[in-house]
Amino acid sequence: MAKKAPRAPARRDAALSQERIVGAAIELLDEQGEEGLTFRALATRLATGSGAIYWHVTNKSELLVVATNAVVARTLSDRLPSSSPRKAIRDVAVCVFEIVDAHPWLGAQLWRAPSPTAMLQIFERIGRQVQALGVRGSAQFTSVSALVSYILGVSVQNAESRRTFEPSADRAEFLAKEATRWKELDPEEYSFTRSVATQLRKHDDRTEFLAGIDLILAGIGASK
Amino acid sequence: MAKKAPRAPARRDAALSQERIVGAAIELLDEQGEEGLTFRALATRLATGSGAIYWHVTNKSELLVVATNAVVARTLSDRLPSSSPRKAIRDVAVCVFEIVDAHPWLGAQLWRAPSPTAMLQIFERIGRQVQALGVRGSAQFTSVSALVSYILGVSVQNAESRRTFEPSADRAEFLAKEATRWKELDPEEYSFTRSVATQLRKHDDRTEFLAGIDLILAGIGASK
DNA sequence: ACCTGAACACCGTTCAAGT
DNA sequence: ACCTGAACACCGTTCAAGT
Repeated sequence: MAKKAPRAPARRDAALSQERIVGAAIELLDEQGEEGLTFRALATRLATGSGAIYWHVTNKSELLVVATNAVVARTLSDRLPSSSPRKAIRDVAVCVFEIVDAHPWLGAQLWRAPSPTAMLQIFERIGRQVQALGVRGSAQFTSVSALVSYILGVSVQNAESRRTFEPSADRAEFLAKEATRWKELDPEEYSFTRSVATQLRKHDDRTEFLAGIDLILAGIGASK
Repeated sequence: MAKKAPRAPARRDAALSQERIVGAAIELLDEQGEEGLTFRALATRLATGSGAIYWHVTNKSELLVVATNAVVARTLSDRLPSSSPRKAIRDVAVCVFEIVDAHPWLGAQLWRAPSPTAMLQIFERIGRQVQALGVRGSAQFTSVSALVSYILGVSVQNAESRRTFEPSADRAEFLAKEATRWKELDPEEYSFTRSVATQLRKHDDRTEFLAGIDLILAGIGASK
């Protein structure tokens, strides 16, 4: 369905390498989504044969894993230490949210990854800050797991809904339409959902996301 | 890869219907995972031609949506009211966790669904209990969103990791191996992750999951 | 060692032809 | 109205053949 932009095939000077392949794969993924990543399309963009790619990459699944790790590592690596643990956690959260928002195909990948380097990086970063908050013992593991699950869950969900509802369709318009749908639900069966339809229309994704983080942080504080 | 169990083709007595098709699709999905659901396999099981299915279902994507809604509705519908809102929330959470655990293919679907009936049902159920907790105003929307995101996030992640790591490979064994991997990480870069490796090995998924719910509930209570 | 591109075994989907 | 199954336009992956 996505129109395959003809885009001048890369000059075939440089030798093929996993790095170049992964780079081209990320471009394709960003431009056309997961279904745009095809060994044929990749070969065309790299001005080579589709079989050549297999010399540098085991298969498509591995290619996706490597691409995922590349994007996450690239973006997460240059985070500066923040003033407070609480602020640092919010920073990492927003950072993940934005990576997934900018590369919606990441969503589906983040869970997989036989050795999920990407997720481990997020886990470690959040973990240090939870330690800094003064959480002790087994509560550390629990708190970090909850935060990471929440962060990934919201990020993926956000990216997925953006992917399904047409390109950059007006967000406000989409929310208005969805809110209307909520208001028209059965009053008996969906009384709560109907009652918050207006909130749905007015809400800001990032604000809600951070409010959720604060809720968990408050819970962590309360159980300490 | 999954061996296609020959399984006697259904007697071709009953006429084809969306209901029968969806039923067979769910069976296929449960037995062989998402990649086992094929129009050819479906046609074989229903003892019909692959084209016939299109008379009752628009395409594969719609089939997955309908199957998802069917499973969620079926399981979520017969939940009894619980003694306290807090307990009711935990019940819904566990219920979702178990549905996704029993039907790992649900994970990928739950986010999508152009009109996500399945998610709305969960949203509504949690919403009522949050109201019952005495949360008021815009905090309702925020609290429910956070809970639902968390519940879905953990459930999907759990199902996905179970899917990736071979069938019913011994869970304890897998955790032990993963914990070892954590302990061997770079001491500088992954100090926190290393320090909780033992917890990873000993943790119970459901207990951790519920502990996370409690964390959010504590946060909701604290911000009230 | 690395690349080429035809070939193979699959898919989802369509559609003329049947009943 | 509903079903059949060959045909079409794709995939990922393999592999003999080239350099």
